[in-house]
This record gives sequence, C-alpha cells and structure tokens, in this order.
Amino acid sequence: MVAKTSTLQDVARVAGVSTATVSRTLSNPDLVSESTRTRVAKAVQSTGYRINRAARNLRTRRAHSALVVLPDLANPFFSEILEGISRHLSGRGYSMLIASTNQVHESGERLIDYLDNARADGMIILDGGLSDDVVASLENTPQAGRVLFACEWIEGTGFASVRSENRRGTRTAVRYLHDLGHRKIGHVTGPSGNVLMHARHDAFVEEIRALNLELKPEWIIPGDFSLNAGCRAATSWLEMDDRPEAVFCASDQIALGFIAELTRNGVTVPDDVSVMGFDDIDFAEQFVPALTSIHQDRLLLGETAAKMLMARIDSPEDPAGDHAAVLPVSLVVRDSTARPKP
Amino acid sequence: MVAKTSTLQDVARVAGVSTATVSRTLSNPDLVSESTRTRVAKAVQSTGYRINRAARNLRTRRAHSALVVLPDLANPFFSEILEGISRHLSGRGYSMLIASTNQVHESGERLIDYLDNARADGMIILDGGLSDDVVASLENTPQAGRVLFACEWIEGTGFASVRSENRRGTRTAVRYLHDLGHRKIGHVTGPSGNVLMHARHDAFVEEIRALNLELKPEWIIPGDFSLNAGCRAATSWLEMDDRPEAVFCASDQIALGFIAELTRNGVTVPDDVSVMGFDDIDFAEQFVPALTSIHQDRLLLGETAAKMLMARIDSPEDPAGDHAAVLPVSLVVRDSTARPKP
DNA sequence: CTGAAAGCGCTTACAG
DNA sequence: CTGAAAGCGCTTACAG
Repeated sequence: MVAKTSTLQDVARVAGVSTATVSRTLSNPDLVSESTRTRVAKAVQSTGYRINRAARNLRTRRAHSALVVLPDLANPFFSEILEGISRHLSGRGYSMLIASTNQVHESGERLIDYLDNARADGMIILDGGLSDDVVASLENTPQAGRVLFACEWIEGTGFASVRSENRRGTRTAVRYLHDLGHRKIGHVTGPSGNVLMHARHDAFVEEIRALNLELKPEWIIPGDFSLNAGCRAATSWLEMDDRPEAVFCASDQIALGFIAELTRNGVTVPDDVSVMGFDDIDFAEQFVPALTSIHQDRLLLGETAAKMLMARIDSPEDPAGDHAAVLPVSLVVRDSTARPKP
Repeated sequence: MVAKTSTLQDVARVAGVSTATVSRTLSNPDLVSESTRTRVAKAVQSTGYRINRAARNLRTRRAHSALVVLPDLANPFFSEILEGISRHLSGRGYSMLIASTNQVHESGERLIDYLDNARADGMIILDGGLSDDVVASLENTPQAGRVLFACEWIEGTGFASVRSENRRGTRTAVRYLHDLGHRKIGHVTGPSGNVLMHARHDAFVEEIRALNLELKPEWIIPGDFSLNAGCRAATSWLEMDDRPEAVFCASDQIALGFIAELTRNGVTVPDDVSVMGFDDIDFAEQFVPALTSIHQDRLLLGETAAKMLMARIDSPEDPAGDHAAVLPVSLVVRDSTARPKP
C-alpha cells in the first residue's frame, strides 16, 4: 500500500498547513482549530503517516523507553514481574528494553551506557549483586534518580526501591510452623551475600529466638535460590543425627528441590518433615505435595516499580509517590506442612 | 564528575579536529591517521563523551534494536529463548525490546508500529496465534522481510522461521513408548488451532498408524499447554473404562499437571501409567518422578532466530543464511516411563 | 490559532 | 587523511 514511509512534511503538504501545525495536532490537539484538526487527520490517513520515534526522541531528549535489568534471563522467577512492568510502561507509550547483567558484562557494555546513550530514560534493576564499580557509576551519574531497584536492593545506597515484606513473610512462616507444633525448625538459605538471603536469614533467626526455640548451627543450611541447592540441602538433612522436623526454605525452587530429593530417598513430606518455601511460584501449587509458601505479588511488584520509575522520569527532582515501597506478602497453606507425628 | 553530557562537537573542539573526523575515528578508525586517533581518544576521555543513540539512529535510519514478541510474558517457557536472543543481539550492539501480544493489543498499539515508528529494525515473533489483520499488516509492509517467527509460525505465510523438529520429536516419543512395550497410547494435545498442537497431534496419529496400534478417539484428550490442562486430562483419564497405559503430552507443563493430579488420586507413575512430555523444561528433571521428555534446545533456538534476523536486517533483499531453520530435538529418558506391568 | 526558523547530535557523500 | 556542509524528521519558543 504505502511504498515509502511518509514524514510530517508530507502530511503538512497534503493538509496545506505547516509542519508545526501537524506536530501540534498530533501531540496537542487542543491548540488547534477543529477544521485544521480534521484536515490534518485526513492527511495523516491518506499518507499513512507514522511518527518517526528516533526524530522525536532526539528532539525531545527522551528515549521513551525504560530498561529492565535481570541477573539472568533464563530464570522464570522474573517473568511475571516483567509482565507487571510492561503493562504499566506500554500504557504510557513507553517501550521496555531488557538486558541481563551477565550479558551486559560480557559484551563489554556498561549499564550506565543505556542512560548516557539516550537509549533509556530510566532503569529498573532486579539484581542486588552488582559489582561495586557498577554501583558507583550508577550513583555518580546525574541520572541516578532514574535508577530504581525492585525485588532486591543494595544496602547503603540511596536508590529508590520496591520490595516485598521479606522479614514479615519469614517470621510468619516460622510462626506458622511453630503453631503446627514444630519445635525443631531449620532453614535453607539463599546465596551468601545476597540481600534477600540476609533479610530472610536474619528474620528467621529473630523469630526462632522470639519463640524461644532451639537452633542448632547445622540446621541453617547454606544454599542459593535454585532447585539444585534444595537437592544438596536434602542430602545434608539426611546426614544429620538430629534432624529438624520442619524446614523453611528461602525460595520455592529450593523447597521443591529439597522435597524431590527427599522423596527419592524414601522420605515423605509432610509426614516425615514439613517443608515451606518463599515466593509462591506457579509450580508450588502443582507439585506433589503442593507447597506451603509465602506469596509474593510479583505482578504488583512490577507495576509498582514501573509506576515509581515513571514518576521519577517525569519529575526527577520532585517525583510523585514513594521513594521506597514494601509490598505485603501472605501465607499460603498447602500440603507440604503438617503437625508433627505424635 | 561530568556535569553535562558532552557531544561530538565538544570532542572535536577539544581534539582540534572536525566533528566528521571524530565520527570517523569512532566508527571507522582505519580511515584516520594514528596521531589523530590518539588525539581524539584523549579528547573522548577528558570530555567523558558518550554517543547519543537517538541522533545516530535518526541519521543512519536504524533503531539498532529488535523487538521480541511473546504471547504472554508470564510464561517461563520463553525465558531461555530470550536469553539466546539477547546474547546474540547484545554481541552486535543491538538492544532487545520486549512486548506481549495481549499488551500490544490492550494499549491500542499495533505490532507493525514498532517497525514503522523506527523503534525496531526487525522483530522475532514467538506467537503463532496472531489475528488475521495483524498478520496481514505484517505481510503488506515493505519491511516484511525483517519479521521472523520462532517456535511457532503461521501456516501459509512466507515469513522466515525457526522451530524445533516437532514431528520427529513426537514420533520418537511414540516409538519409545511402543518400544517399552506399550500398545495403548494416548495423547493430551495443545490448544486447538495452535500450529504446534497440530504438528504434534498429526505426527502422533501418523506414528500410531505406522506402528499399527489401536487408537480410540477418547485417547486423544484436548488440552492446552498448561499445568491445569494436564490436571483436567488426568480427570478424563481416570474416568475412562479402557485407559491408555502410556500418555504422550504435548508439553511438559501438561505432563506435570497430569502426573500431579493422578498422584493425588492414588495413581502411581510410571507403575500404573507411563507419561511423557515435550520441551524438557528445568522442572522436568526435578519433578517426582523425573519426567521423560523431548528436549528442545531453547537457547540455540533463540540464538538462531537472532542470527537469522540480523542477516535479514543487514541485507533485506539477499540475506545470508537460511529462510527457515528446523532444530534437532532429542529424547531424554527419566523416571516417568516404564515397561507395562505384566 | 498558525507559520518560519532554529536546532536536537549525529553521519556521510563531496571536495580537496 | 581531513573538513565544510547538508540533512535525518521531528518539536518548540517566538512572533504574528
């Protein structure tokens, strides 16, 4: 149909007005008389005009896009957060760019380049494990206000952030296991150095103390957030002389790997040991046994992050809304936890 | 450090050369004398110059980014494909934009706008379920050569595509179940109308016929690719008078839901029924029982798609490489399949 | 309400 | 090997 893409000039010529008027009609129709408006509309129709974003971006000094940074694209934990972010962004006419920290690193690119290069107006970072120099580059840029952390964060920095109630969720989990009647409760942690690992580990210990429960050092099993870490933790558990009768895992993936490995070794969950996770990923409900977990609203987390970022892009010095948001979590009881056997 | 972003002009001034020379030095160092090169390099250093992509994009008529279109961002099936795509793209200095078909639809945007707006130089579509008018708009644009389908495709169109060996994988699965000794084999299908559903369903029926096996109509259980579809299929299976003793599911998610629901009903896999999936997602290995499946190399699929797209962006009329690629799949035997009980 | 004109920051024939 | 100049396609004070 349209052989060549037409420009504002073409539309102006057809409509018999200036390019300025066409531009106004498109971005600010109120400034233009109704007759002009309809004339331009027709010209846009007949020419099949589409705005050239590169030109607009250059002129307005806006990229009209935001970058989302993940530690690892292959991790399904993030997909629903992306959905939430994308939903808000696309509603505002923004595009969503995606990059993973390992790839940015590999390709020799720097994260800050996305901002400096005018490729993105802001970024949402889902990785609290950035190296010190990357963090420094982010802090020392005039655009630091347009950098936001979600899920994870970096202690001691001033970046805006969104996260879930990690501490409260953890304490709720421990209390629930305690309420069931368990007195010997263990914990499989996230990766050492990770902020979520710390938040959940510390809250775990606090609640254990608050409940006056025994806590043997070996009941804290170091891991990372993966299925494999759960499998390894199960091996540790099996080798213990004095085993915890309930285990709170720092992620659902850990919990599922833990249960799978136990099942392979003839241990039954929850009859022999109660197991809980954190996150409430889709599979938690379908696993056998279905996993008791702490639910994170990942969609809301993504939407909130996008909303906060847009506020900061719109007015960097005085953004509307919060600088930090902490989203509620909830206990979801399923079949992987039970009262201890008498 | 750098108060204001500096431009090519600033660098030129500091280096005492023209902007043309700076530009050449940066993009085509060979065209420039060594002394100039070092002088410019120093000036770039001292000014903290970063190229403005919007300006370059406008001038070169390239967005230097590609769009990846998913049916649904929340589906973890795609995450590893994204990793593969992103890996190749970032190596070429391209950014990756992500959009989901439902959101594009909701926000009133059209897919083709990404191309028309000069936001993306090409797109990789992972959704064969686009509506007819969307497909038509894609076909009728001069940029149709820069649209590529991956995983799924649309029958009767000329778009380039990458996919896995769906038919061979399916026939391999059926033959494997037959080799184990099963003679009554059922199939839970993907969503009706989906190209993958058709490919796998048709190949299933063909192989059953080739092996001269009985196939009762009710042994073909309609589903979609989800866990829930698997649960529903299990209910159907439980209600049958004459049950298939082995079931090939069109996706791993189906297979896992199927097994979970059977387990809840006291049926043991593989003792009472053998179950297979397709995809070999991460969870397949960790499920109890670990799932026998057909492995798709999703990372390679993503990389191949990106490579093909880049070839088409580089030379639209005569792209290097294939117009269609079909990637090998492989059988992964685990614990969800076994010989029939005597 | 509308237009002429400048300019966003690059790249690239063209000429030397 | 290098520079002057045009131009990519928009937006936006400024003036009327």
